[in-house]
Amino acid sequence: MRYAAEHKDETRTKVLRAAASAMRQHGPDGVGVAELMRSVGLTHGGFYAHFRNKDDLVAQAVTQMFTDAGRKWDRATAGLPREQALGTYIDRYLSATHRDDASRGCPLTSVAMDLSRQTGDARAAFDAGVASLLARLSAWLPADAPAALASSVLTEMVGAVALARAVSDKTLSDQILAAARQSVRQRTALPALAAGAMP
Amino acid sequence: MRYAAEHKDETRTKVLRAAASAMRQHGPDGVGVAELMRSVGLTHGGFYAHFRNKDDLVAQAVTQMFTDAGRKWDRATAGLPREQALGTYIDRYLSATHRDDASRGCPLTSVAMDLSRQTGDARAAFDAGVASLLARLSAWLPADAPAALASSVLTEMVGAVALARAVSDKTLSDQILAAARQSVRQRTALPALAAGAMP
DNA sequence: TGTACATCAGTGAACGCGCGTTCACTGATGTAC
DNA sequence: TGTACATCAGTGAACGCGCGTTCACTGATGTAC
Repeated sequence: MRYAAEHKDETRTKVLRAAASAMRQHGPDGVGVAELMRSVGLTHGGFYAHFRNKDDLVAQAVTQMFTDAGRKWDRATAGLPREQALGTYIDRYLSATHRDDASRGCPLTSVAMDLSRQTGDARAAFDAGVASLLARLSAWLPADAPAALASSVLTEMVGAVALARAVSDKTLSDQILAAARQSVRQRTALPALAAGAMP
Repeated sequence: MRYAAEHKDETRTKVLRAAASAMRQHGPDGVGVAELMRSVGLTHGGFYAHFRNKDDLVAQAVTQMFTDAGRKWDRATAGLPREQALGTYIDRYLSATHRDDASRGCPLTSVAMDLSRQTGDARAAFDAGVASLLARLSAWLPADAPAALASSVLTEMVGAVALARAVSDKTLSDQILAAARQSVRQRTALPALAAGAMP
């Protein structure tokens, strides 16, 4: 069954997308080659026509996550003035929706701890992702903000979503997100949200 | 080979300590029963005289992590006035030492993302740990601090250490810690550290 | 004091299972003549 | 235009391996008589 020239690339992208999604939910170790291939309608043997081995997949999936996430944020903030783009970014990042669906969310909150146990290409891909996220955020901050603010704010958002996901008590989890939302908005000179408003 | 009455408890504690340490480094899934038992000089079969199964071990190890970590912080801040205790806590939490040795560090930064994929007793144990950490931190904050500050500050510290560990570029990693240290000290009304001082 | 027995933490072989990886094979299509 | 052949994405059986778990067994010690 020979396929058209673009067919291989299409399959490869489908596998990569599925992997990027599943790994954010279950971690790199929680995603098996066989089930991954099954999820895109193929069998496990075909995997090695696209990737050297599983480590290769993980590294490329990390890059894919950041690409997907970046595009998603671009779409959400396209055309908005600086302050509104920043507000949208913060509110969505610290939303219950983001907490409750890791598979489509920011890679930092879902695979950072897994990555610190990984080696090689996957970590390099992660570094690049962090740098691009910091750049994106910096561009949205007030012009007179200190250079360290982007890092500090990103750090608080990442920690908040990670903790909110790990905690099983819903009330405590919501409080963690709300506290971070309030703090980050204030620290980036955005107007406070109405009390109890949950984006 | 029958043993003295306390012997079983001693063995159990040794296994639990080893598990709590290894799990912070490698995650619950990265710790095997056989190697864990070998690390305390026993064989894998004996494991089931102490724990119902691996899930049981994970749940109890999570509790053990928080107990160990709590005791360690108590020792480091015993007898210090409020402001100094808080400063010590912050500076040590956001230190290169803490970043570089997950096995003895705060459970939040090392297993939060693993726990969000776990179920049952382990998560309940985690909730209890988060609550106790928040209480500890709250008691050290200025009396007029808003209730949400403890959560916001803990969140930033957790995110900073998690990111600093995941990033492989040493310079970026150090910057993340330094930015968080500066921000958290300022937000808790502590004097700024001398530039470049790395505790 | 001496002997027979019960206890039970720890041993180590064995199990079923899912993992990542290999490899001989398939068969629809593009290319050469 | 028609036929023979090369290509190669994808198939599916098989592999070695480490995992969590089970279980018949061991043997030093405490207890009963």
